[in-house]
Amino acid sequence: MTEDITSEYIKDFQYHISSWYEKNTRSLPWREIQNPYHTYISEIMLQQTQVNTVIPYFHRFINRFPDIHSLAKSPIEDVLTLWSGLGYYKRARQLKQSAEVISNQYDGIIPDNYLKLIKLPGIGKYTAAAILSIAYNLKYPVVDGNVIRVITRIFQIEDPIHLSNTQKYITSILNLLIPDNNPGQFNQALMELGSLICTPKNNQSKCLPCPVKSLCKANTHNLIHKLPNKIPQRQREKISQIIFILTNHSKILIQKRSEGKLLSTMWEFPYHELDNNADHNKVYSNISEALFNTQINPKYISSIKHTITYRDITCYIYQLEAQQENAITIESLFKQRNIHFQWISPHEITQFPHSSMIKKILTKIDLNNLSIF
DNA sequence: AAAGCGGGGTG
DNA sequence: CACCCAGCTTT
Repeated sequence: MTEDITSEYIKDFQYHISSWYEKNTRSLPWREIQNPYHTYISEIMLQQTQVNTVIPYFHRFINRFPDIHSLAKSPIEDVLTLWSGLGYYKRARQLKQSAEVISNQYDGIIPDNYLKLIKLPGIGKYTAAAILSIAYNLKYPVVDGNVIRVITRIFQIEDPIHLSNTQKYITSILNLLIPDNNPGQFNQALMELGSLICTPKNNQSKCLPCPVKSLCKANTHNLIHKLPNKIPQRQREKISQIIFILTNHSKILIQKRSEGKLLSTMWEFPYHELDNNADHNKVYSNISEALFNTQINPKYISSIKHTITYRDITCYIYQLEAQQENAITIESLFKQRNIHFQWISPHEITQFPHSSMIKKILTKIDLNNLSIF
């Protein structure tokens, strides 16, 4: 099938893509200056995260860690704190690990070599190709979700896209199409096309402004809605939990998650997972007694919903104003369980690594009226 | 409310 | 290759 791709076809394809992109290039913070470090940081942040979400984080990150060496020297807690709310915190840990390697072994210069890049934690095929093409103008095609969608539609590739053979096939087509001149621009153009025009849910009308619609087999054969061929998604699990906002003298108790689990070492509020659809009002008193060996005027605040990967979480937020003796009981319980904890002022949460679920919970608490003591 | 989307790592 | 990562957008 790749033999259909003649040199005229390639020229035609490249011309349409590049002239479309020239008219549609967004000015983004990481495009302002040519700096491989900026490309690297932005590509890691942009994994599973939208451009508009990334922009403020990118500015703060570059400001706080202006180069590889400063990132390599900084404590991981600082990196995670800055990453708080971006999600997928392993990205931040791996970024920091890779910065150490680049700082120590490569003089702080991000390698312009595929095999060296791919060895760094957090850099896979996609990110390696993105850095090489965008930062170093080398001819490596990127194969992300957007590009896969665009290519399977244009060439009517019906094989399931999760198979490695299908991805290899897509890569081989891209290797024919990618130009010697400005391969990075070509890659960004295909991704931009996928995110603006060749979107997942697509009725044919969206194809009207597409620069390569005349070359697109799925468009010609009315198969846009069937491609790409994806395997069904995993069923989502419903989870309910009670969140304890324990307050004492205008301070809130936060605890640190243990290492190696989900959200490793991130800070959170004490919580208790509920059995499937248990009534949080009924189980609350038992739980608070079991956990804190005391009943402290519980006040139901509200609930929030939070979705992550394959879990739907409902949090029932309770506030408990602890008197001094209760606080001591609570502390001894936490020490007994070997849980790191700290009483903090609500605004100090910004100094601790925490997830966006914690941010969401905080919006439900009246921070100005925490404690009457 | 539900479904959809998705790079990299692990085993 | 299957499964997981405490997110976010579109339908």
